Amino acid sequence: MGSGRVRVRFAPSPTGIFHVGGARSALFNWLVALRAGGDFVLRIEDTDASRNRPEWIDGIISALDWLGISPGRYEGPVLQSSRADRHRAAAVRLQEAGLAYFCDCTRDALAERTGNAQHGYDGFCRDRGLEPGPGRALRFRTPDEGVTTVRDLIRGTPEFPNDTIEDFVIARADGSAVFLLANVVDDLEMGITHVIRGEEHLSNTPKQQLLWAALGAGEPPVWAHVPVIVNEKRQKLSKRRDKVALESYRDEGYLSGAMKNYLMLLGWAPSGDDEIVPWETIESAFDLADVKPSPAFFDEKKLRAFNGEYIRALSVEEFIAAVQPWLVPPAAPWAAEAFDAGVFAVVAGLAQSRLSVLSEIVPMVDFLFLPEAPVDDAAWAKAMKGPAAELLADVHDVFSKVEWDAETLKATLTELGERHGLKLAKAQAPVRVAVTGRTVGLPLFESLEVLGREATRRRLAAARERLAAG
RNA sequence: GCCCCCAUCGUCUAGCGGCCCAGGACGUCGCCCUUUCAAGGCGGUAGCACGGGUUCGAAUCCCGUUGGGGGCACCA
Repeated sequence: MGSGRVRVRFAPSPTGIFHVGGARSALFNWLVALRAGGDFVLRIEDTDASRNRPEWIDGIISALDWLGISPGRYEGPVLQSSRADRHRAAAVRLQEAGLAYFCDCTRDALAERTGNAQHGYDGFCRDRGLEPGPGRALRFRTPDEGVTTVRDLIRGTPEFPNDTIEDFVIARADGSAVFLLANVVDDLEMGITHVIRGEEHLSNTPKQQLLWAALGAGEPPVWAHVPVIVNEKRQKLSKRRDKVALESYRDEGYLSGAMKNYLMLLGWAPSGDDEIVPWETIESAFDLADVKPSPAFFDEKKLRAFNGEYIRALSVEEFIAAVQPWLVPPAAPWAAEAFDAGVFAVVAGLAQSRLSVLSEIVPMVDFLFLPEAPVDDAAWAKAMKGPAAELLADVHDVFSKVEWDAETLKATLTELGERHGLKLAKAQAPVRVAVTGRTVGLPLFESLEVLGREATRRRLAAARERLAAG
């Protein structure tokens, strides 16, 4: 520090999933480091040994990688647990300096004294001069007067009256430091200059700033509390009731570019009328000072729309490469040997404009690789009405001898339909359902062409039988 | 209960005192195109929470109200 070099950190705790809110914080931090030519440190806050697993950490690293924050381009990961000794030492230092004291109050005892389970600590043990011992936590002695002013790039300068800040716990009875302290010790020793994190931490900030000063540090870091991301009910996205795992979006077939672009738009916007912009544009335009302070709703519909745009912007080759994971079991319902890359390549371009997420490719092309047409009863009921049976009979018959290309097939069905008083739009429906099992999907004649005469006629025959059976 | 934050179309936002009887995007509705569905094209719908100030002039500044949210663990 002192050199003026910007150092930011992203400090997730390993919980098993990578929260989209965390993804946005990571991106903001990344961008700030990039723009300032500074450093980005990944610190895993794993001090709660009771709930974390080593594999969670790999999940964080790969999720970051997916977002373009790749290993090697940042410092870390640093495991906070590996620094436990330093945290303990800091707690001891504060206690010895008289800035912290031991306390043996239980939550119940406190609630009984204050008559309110939500009440902050009342300072009961402040001057009891307790020695360390079992069941005795260490509390930081907060000032009784004055205000603590936080300098926040997004929120201005919120002020917290010191007498409203309780004497909070900084170390457990076993001497281990809690988040508030460990966090500060690490930021301090790692030379972090900018702390960019979720708004839910805003009320922790005055406490941490107080610790920062008590630990003898000079200037506290510059803070930036980014607004929370909320659900349709305007509540903070929760792991329990909302779809918050970045991995689940990735697995559904969202492109990382679309996700990054969308996430950046929550609380920030590029100048101009375009919302879908290249990442390079964001890299050169992003500024924390432009981030809006109000909460933003995570609108999956809009994300889907963005994703569709990103999918369509791919070249066919890129698209084919991108959908690969969904074209083989277990994502695909067909046998691995049944897949024909050549056949898929023919229809890929037709499918590309019809997807919002990559996983939708499966129901779009399954009829090409499954032995029989998948049956959808609703689709069947909708299409197999009126002169469907007679039409299908004619089609089955005539398709045995026509030239097998999309153009001829279209002309043929048009004519056959007219014979039954049906416009092509109506005539294609029974054929589509018989062959693909659905009422919607890829352009029909191109589909029939690649499926082939034999398979097509077999399915038409099967449909006729089913129709006859009633 | 206490502390703090927030407030422009349904949603994400542009706007940082006059260019705004408010612009874009998603959604939604309609039309066109069309072998289904998409995609694409065109058009419509809808908003400055409320009340006071300040100012020649306020979505933009100030105060209050209301409404929403976050936090108040020997979790992070």
